[in-house]
Amino acid sequence: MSIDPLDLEAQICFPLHAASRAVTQAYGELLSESGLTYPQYLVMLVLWQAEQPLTVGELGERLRSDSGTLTPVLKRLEGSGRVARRRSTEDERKVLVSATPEGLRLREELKPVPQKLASLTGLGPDELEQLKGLLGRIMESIDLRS
Amino acid sequence: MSIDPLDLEAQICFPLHAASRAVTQAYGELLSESGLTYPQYLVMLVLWQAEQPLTVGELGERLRSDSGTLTPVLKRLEGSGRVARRRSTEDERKVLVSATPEGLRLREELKPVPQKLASLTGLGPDELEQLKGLLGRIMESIDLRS
DNA sequence: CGTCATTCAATTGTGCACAATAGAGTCGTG
DNA sequence: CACGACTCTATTGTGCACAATTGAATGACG
Repeated sequence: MSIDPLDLEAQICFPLHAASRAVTQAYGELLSESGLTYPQYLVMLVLWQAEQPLTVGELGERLRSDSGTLTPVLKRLEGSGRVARRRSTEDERKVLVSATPEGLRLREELKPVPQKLASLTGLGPDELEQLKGLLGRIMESIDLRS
Repeated sequence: MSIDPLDLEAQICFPLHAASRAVTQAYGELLSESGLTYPQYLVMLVLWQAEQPLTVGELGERLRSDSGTLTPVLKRLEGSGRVARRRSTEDERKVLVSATPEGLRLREELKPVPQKLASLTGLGPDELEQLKGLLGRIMESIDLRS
């Protein structure tokens, strides 16, 4: 009696999908007070680390996301005053995105988020590293295919 | 010199989110010929295993999804002839969902999908089990919080 | 029997993912 | 300079996720 390979749990798809949604939701609760959504938080993480304004393309590269997804997210962040967008003067195709002072202030406010979430997962540091390693290998393997 | 806890990769959020999207996309390519999207495939997986028609609530329980997400997915599956929906006669609040013959035929057509995807991840069986284990523990831990 | 809380699915509204396309701007080549 | 290929962002359209609300149906209780 072998396991049905079409079983919902037998494939990697469902656990990965469900866990991702659950974690997104958990972040959402931690972020709700700041008014950020989870994908908006990811954008801010990148901007907080950047020394200079980034183009939409550079943001997309780091977040593995394209302009069709990023543009509306950036517009909402601009609307809530967390981000500034301006056309590059030297190449007017490019749009430079940077955190506003209000956006930078959020960085302090949200400092405890990573630790809170790590504890919510119920996994230890070693296990989190192991998980990140496995996910990273999947990303690599799928990327190679193209 | 410690790692910045706000680094994009240092938190579990981004690797999990990105890997989930990448795997969803990979399934999408494997499923494109059948005309199913990835969430529609998840619904079919559950229906293929069910001996009887399931209510929307039962589907949502297995897929950890609510009617706001499921109803439009089911309507599209109904529109493409893969699924039948009818009100229960004994409790008219319930909608019973079942696979049509065409929906059952897809099961045969899509049998090679799990194996193909497993190989796309580049992980061995042991590692996939390990990954599912870690993801399962996260789900449990987050569920307990409620 | 009538009332009321509960159970269900559907609907509404907001936001994200992504493919395809459009359209402005840039650059190399002749 | 003129032309064509390329780069880059924005837009459009489809589909999913999820919170909140609606409204019908059920069932328990007095």
